[in-house]
Amino acid sequence: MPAAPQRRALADSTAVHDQVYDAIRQALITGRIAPGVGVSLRSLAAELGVSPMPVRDAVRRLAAERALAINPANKRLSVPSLTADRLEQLSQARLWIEPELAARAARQTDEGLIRTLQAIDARLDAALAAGDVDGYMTANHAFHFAIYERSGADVLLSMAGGLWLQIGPFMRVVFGRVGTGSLPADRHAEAIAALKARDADGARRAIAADLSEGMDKMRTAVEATA
Amino acid sequence: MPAAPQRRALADSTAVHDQVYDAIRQALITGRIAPGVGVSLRSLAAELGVSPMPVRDAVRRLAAERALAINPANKRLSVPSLTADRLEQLSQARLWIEPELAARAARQTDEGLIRTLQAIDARLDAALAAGDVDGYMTANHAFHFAIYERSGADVLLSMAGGLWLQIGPFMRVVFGRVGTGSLPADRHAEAIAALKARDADGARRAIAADLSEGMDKMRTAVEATA
DNA sequence: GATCATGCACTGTGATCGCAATTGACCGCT
DNA sequence: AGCGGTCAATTGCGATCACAGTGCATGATC
Repeated sequence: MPAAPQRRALADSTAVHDQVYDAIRQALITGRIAPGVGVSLRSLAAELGVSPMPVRDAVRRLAAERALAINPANKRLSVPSLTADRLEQLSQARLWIEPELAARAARQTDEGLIRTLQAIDARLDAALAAGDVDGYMTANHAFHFAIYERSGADVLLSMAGGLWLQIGPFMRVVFGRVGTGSLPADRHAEAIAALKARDADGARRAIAADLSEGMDKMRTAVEATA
Repeated sequence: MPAAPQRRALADSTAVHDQVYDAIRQALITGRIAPGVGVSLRSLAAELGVSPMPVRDAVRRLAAERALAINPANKRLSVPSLTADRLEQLSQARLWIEPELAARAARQTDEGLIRTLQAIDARLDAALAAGDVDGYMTANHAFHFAIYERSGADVLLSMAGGLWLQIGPFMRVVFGRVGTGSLPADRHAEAIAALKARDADGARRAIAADLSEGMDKMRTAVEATA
């Protein structure tokens, strides 16, 4: 039993619980774990080839970030369900924090960031054309946070990270419904242009528009589900 | 050695790690643990009379909420230091989330909430008159969250909880400097009146004003410290 | 007497074990 | 054949132990 059959390739950080955290986080952001389903410490541990202990640590963190829900009675954990109310709160929070981060980033943009963003956007388009949902979501996440990290606002940045973690499952629902075909005419080019011009307000507006469109799609998808 | 080696009475919840979490959380919110000092799992465990294991769980949660900082090199943990930049980010986040929660609460206020708030405010004034800093901070926290919980917005509520956790140490610094005498002419009465009238915008403005005044005091205190 | 090296105490991390509670399925009874 | 009860497996929680890395302090050397 404790002898790990398959040791899944984890990100080469030093701490095991961090690797487990990243693994589950990625699975949630890209929506590989469906909402509502229950998971267990030991099953996750077996799947990742580690002992239950670092999984407990990772799950604790995720639960604190509300990316995983713990049934108060059972103490059993599951992926939070998707409700219109939750989505609405998350939208509101994102629409305030993320444009602010973009505006701050615009004030200290350099040529390296621009090139990075263009490279990510190219990968995004490629994944899009190939119908690669996971690739698209990963690239989209990378694009936004490449910008946000430039803001230097670590408190707000971590809040944004928590919000993406909670919104990941919603995104998967969207693409499960509409497919990768009718994806948002993303405002990424607009955002890159604003950053290049160090136009804080322009970056704010571009990101806000990008978010609004995406959230609207999620809203309709969720309402259709319910 | 920051705190007294007292075996603190823990709330009789069922889970030990939750009791530990609450204990540390209270210590942070009321500022009993000074910023910058290092804490250790085993020391906390000994202080609370439990094994290091549930402390680890509680600390993980608090670290995820950025209420405790983990040195990436040492893996050692400490209370985050107070910087003007951090305070500014926290202010901005609070000024958006908390008035919003108050506005939502106003739409579903009943007589019971009003009475509860008045009772808390009375305790707050009493603590104030007695120069009881801990009592004041506890009552102030209770006042705000009695309102926020009424909003029914659990996502935003938990974000506000995380923000208070991070701002707690700042508040202690303020009162350590200026004493309980020159405390804010709080807008609590104003907030209660707005809630009673189910005036969402009024509640929003009252809470925003209350926050702004408090945060300004913190800002000057922090700048004086630095 | 000052500086450097060595060792020890302490840190977080992870594994293993035992415990109590809940879940789910199987079996016997009516 | 339907239903109720019981047993076993699984769950999370907490404790204890072992381990590697860090930092401080003491002691030895120049």
